[in-house]
Amino acid sequence: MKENISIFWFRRDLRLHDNIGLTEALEANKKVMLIFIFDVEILEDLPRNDGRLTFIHSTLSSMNEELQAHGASINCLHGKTDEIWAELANQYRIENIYFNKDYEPYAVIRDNAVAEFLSSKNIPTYSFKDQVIFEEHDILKNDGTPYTVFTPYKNKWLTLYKESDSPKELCVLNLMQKDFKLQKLESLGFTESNLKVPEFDLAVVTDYNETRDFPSVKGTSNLSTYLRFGTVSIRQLVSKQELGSTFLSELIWREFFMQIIFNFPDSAHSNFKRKYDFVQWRNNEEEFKRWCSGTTGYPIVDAGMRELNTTGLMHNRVRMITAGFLCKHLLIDWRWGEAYFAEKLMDYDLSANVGNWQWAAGTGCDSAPYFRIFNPAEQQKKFDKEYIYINKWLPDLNTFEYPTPMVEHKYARERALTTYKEGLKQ
DNA sequence: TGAAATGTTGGGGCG
DNA sequence: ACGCCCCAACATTTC
Repeated sequence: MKENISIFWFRRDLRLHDNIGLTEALEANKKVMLIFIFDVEILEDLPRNDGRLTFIHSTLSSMNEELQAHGASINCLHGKTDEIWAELANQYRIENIYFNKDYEPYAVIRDNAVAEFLSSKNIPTYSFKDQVIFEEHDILKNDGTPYTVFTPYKNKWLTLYKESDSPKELCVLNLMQKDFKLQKLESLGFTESNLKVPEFDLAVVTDYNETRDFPSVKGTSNLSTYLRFGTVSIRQLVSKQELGSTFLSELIWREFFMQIIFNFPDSAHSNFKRKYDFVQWRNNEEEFKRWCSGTTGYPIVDAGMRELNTTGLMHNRVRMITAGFLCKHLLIDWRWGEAYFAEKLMDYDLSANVGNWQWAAGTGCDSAPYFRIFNPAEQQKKFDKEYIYINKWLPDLNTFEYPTPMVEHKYARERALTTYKEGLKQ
């Protein structure tokens, strides 16, 4: 005799508070099983000691501790998503399935396939907007098409925004009573990472505009990883009164890029502006390695890359500098840099990473124009005058081991301008 | 969320 | 006192 249940599927919304889909599931169903899927198709591409998987794992573990008070737990499954769902549909009589929407191309395809399969079994799926204030087609131009320029998008966002209601209480009585054991990382083929995600800090957001560009100052919030995995609710965050307009703008950028990736999924791997398709990237492998390892001979670039390699994070100002250096000074395809950040960043989010890399390369929607080329020395003077950040990450700076600049700035600048111009002619 | 090149202005040195 | 030059400071244009 099969058990009658409904299911809530956790993905990038790893929290029990203010979780729209979870709340709905528990309100409408007598017995809700919570599941999470370790998707082998995603896992196989990750390093064996991946920091993000460790973060997910420990988050699931603390959620389970919280659920224990209600006699419940999350059923963590491991396999191919479609096979897992086929198995669940076999094992239980499933009444309804709930999850929160994910706007990345891979996720959209996966979720559509899951919904189609379940619908063939007469099981309804319900999906919810949870990880953004405005999604997909919530904010459109008057002609009904999506915005591709940030400022008008932001203005519309601000006019439409209304504070969310306080989150509803979870109907915990409707949780399925079962103690599913969370498998050890080792049994998933992984080991624990020593990368720790720094605690987030909302105290910085009031004078964010004044401090955010200085990588030696604690001027950024460290919220990105928590937003990425949904351990922080975007609604609760945005409703905080102390957010300055600059900080809020950054949260709107996040939603801007999410609607871009949803409405223009090809931009995950193609230039948003196709006229840049003919730019002849040099794509020199050796030079790429020097950029990755932080041995370009430009201190601010190298400090950034070493921060990334060491911590899995990099200060935002320095992300712009390192990305600009790869695209413009070395003329390496932004996709190479995007892929490297994807591998390393704890807070990696496809929409933001692609959007910002295309911004740096000049190929994106509303991007920096191709001729806007950062001068690493000028950036260092403006944002790390005292060499505090640089000295933190470059202990070899004043030794003979530190390399001389791999390419002269003025020469590289001219070369980039010529190469882009040539590409645009075609 | 740039930087370099070019243009303009005005104060001071100096014949 | 005047015109000329120099150049720093600022503004504008260009990439």
